[in-house]
Amino acid sequence: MSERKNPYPFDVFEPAWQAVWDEEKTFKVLNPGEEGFDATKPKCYVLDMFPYPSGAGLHVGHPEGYTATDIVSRYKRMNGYNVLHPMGWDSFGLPAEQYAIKTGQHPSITTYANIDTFRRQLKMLGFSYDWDREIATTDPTYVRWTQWIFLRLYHSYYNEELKKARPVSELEAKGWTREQIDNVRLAYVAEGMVNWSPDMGTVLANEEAEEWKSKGHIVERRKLRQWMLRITAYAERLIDELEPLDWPESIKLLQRNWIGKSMGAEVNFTCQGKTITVYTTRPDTLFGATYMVLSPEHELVNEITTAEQKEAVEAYQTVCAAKSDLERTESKDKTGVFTGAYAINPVNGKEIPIWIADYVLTGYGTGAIMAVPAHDSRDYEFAVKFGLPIIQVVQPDNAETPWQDFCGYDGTMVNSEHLNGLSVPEAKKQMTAWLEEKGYGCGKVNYKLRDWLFSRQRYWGEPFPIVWNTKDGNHYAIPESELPLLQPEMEDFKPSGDPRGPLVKATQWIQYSEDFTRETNTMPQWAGSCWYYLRYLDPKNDQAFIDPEVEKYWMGGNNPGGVDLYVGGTEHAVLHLLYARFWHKVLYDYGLVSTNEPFNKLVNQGLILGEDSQKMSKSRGNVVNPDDIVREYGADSLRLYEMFMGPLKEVKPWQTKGVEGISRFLARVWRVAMAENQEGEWELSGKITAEDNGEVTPVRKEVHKTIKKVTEDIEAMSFNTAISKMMECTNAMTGAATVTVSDYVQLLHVLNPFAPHITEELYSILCKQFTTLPACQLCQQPWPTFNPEYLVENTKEIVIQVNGKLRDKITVAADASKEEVEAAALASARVQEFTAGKTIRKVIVVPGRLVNIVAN
RNA sequence: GCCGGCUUGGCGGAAUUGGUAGACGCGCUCGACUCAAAAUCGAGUUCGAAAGAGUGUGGGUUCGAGUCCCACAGCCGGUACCA
Repeated sequence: MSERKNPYPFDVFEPAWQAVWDEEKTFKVLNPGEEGFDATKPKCYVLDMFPYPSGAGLHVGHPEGYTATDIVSRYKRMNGYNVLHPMGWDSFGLPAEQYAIKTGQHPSITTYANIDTFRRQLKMLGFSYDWDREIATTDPTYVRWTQWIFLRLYHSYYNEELKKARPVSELEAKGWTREQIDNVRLAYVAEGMVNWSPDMGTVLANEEAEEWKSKGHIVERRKLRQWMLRITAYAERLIDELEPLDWPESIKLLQRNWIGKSMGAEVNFTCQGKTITVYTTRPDTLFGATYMVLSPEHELVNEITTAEQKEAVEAYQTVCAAKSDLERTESKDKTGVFTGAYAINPVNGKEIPIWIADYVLTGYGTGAIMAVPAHDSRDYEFAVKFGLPIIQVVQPDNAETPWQDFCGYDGTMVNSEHLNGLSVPEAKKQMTAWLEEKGYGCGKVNYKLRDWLFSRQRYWGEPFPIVWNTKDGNHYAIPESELPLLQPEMEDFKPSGDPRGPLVKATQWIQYSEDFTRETNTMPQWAGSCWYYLRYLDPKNDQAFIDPEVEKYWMGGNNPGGVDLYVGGTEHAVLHLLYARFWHKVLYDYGLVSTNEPFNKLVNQGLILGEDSQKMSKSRGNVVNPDDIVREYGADSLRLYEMFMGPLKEVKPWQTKGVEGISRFLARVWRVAMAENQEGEWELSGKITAEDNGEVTPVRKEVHKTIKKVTEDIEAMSFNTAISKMMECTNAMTGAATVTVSDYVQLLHVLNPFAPHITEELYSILCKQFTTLPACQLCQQPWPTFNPEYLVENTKEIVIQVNGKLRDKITVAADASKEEVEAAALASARVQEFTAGKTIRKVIVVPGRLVNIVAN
């Protein structure tokens, strides 16, 4: 390393201020009911997506969002808000468990060691968290309430009329059977086809399956009993209640697409006296249905298949069953087999052949479709391949568009008896009504969203607070008094290949009582992150998951309610942000939280790329370590640089040279007040003066412009432009012979949320010499206001264009009339040069800005 | 394929939302200080010798377009037969 002397002594004062904030609990915020709580202040809840404490430590992506929220938090505090700004750890997870398996160490040891590293690193950056509210999802005191919420789900069903969760005890009272109730619980057990890896001993999400297979693991399709959460019950609310939120439109769209609402109809076809119901979004095209397709797993396939086709159908079913969802969609080449059976189309009594094909999915709609090859691309492709008939029923309105494979809505019905001549949307409406009237079907809304597979075969997760009765085979909740239910201490938590997961090996733990054994699955990592933002409100409460009064203050009451600002990456756009909304709504239905949505405002920070504009990764060797940057340039420089790189939301590449530039800027701020003496020690330079005759100097004007700009930019979260304004202000001070202490302190003040250490240090040094300054920290003083009078200019520069091209600039009095400005513009020598020999057709005067002279 | 987003100097990015394109920073050039270098300070820096041209490309609206409209291209992200 070079022997470069630090441009200012951040290595000394940064840790010193962090120690002060720690010891004095400068950023601790009180709850209602606590002594000293100021109820007159408005609240502001500023939340970060809490990190998974990986072994690699913090990367530069973390401080990006965290600095943004820290600036907002500090700014809001200075503006008189009670600011809740907490931090915690999403500490369950597979990497810790795999590391544990490899090293033989218990996952809690590595997890808590990693947390210590993360905490150290975050404190090193001077974030103003209230560390007394720190939580970890793996803490028994946290697990207890995660399991408690799970039991809420378990004991609930979704009441379709009230459109909210209600306790299943209501149904018991109505005489529902145990089986009926189990079929409607929000947390339920179901047999389903899942991706199972025998050598890893766990189920895998569809997204994970291919990845692990390519690493040499075995992944097979297997029917397993799994815990599911009935998120589909909330599909409608998850779409509707998304609308008013202050979220990026792109994220809302992502969620909307994921939930995938579509409006259509179910239509009953008959086949050998049996009813086969299909789902379609295009009931208008029923007259164009020329065949039917069932998914290979459809329950009626075996019943209707004819003897001649039996062999072919079964062979096809076998092939499909072996494929994962991913493999099934890998090739869009259509495959399928004729069942030999025919269905009767209710609209015209015509017989159409029934096929099975894997392009029809079991899990969506009814698992059966009517195929309208003329107006559906997939059906069209299939019909062409297997030589099935194609009947036109829609004529596109645009005459140039061929009707074959026309799937649009801008068309007119043909060959459709009573629908002929109608527009597509109108025909859709009329056909749905007709089906309902005749009892052939009904209008139906469908969602792509599937229920949430909630169990994992892992050790390092929350165990389900559930036991199984060995006699009746039913599941039962354990009493709340037994929470938290922790994993047993185990020497060997390696996967065994048993689909019940590693906990089966804890034979004593499993045996709950003579007739009851414990559920051995654990919850996914998402469970803890579904409600952590609520636990921060009241993290030490051992009576309730939150005190209702506390919840009301932080989440409800004040407009608009919920978390006021939530910042994190786009990678959680659908999973975490959907799951958390779902849990929140269940809690809301029970009156346990005050708002139906948890996060009122969401902002996604953009990814930071490596210096090579590629995604940072170990294999590329372009990873930047925050520890190195802090050592070399200081925490303030890292914070400021990450905010200066570009707009928070954009993807942007890292440039270490840019950090140097920021470091130079902070050094210039330092040297406005400080100079080195002969011994090489820093001391006040004498440039800062107490003398202040009230004159509005250029520096003072600049300071007030800066206050205005920084205030507006923080509100708009446009931190990069705020910083460039503060640079201009600093440059003005550097160029001035003297700077009054009040002007300088105001600059320090607006810079404080961005670079808290250097500003507090300079302020505390100034306080010793200028004893009239308030003796408390800058971060505890009110945000400065600008004086509008200082911003008024008495002259203005006016741009003069001839035919839209810049030709001259003139300076006029700020209050000059339109006529005066026009006259001055026409008098310009440059204008006369460019209009010579031409006729002036028009003169446009934009007050205070420009004059455009049109001449030819 | 479908759905989003982005495209401005050598680089990261500004531009009061239709009104001086290139703020601020990096880099580079020159100068001051120094025996010298680093650091620091100061000047310059879109291209072009100039006329002029210029915000991915081509068209349009307008007195005036980076900004609005139409068409296209490239890159990034999401999604994947959802009937």
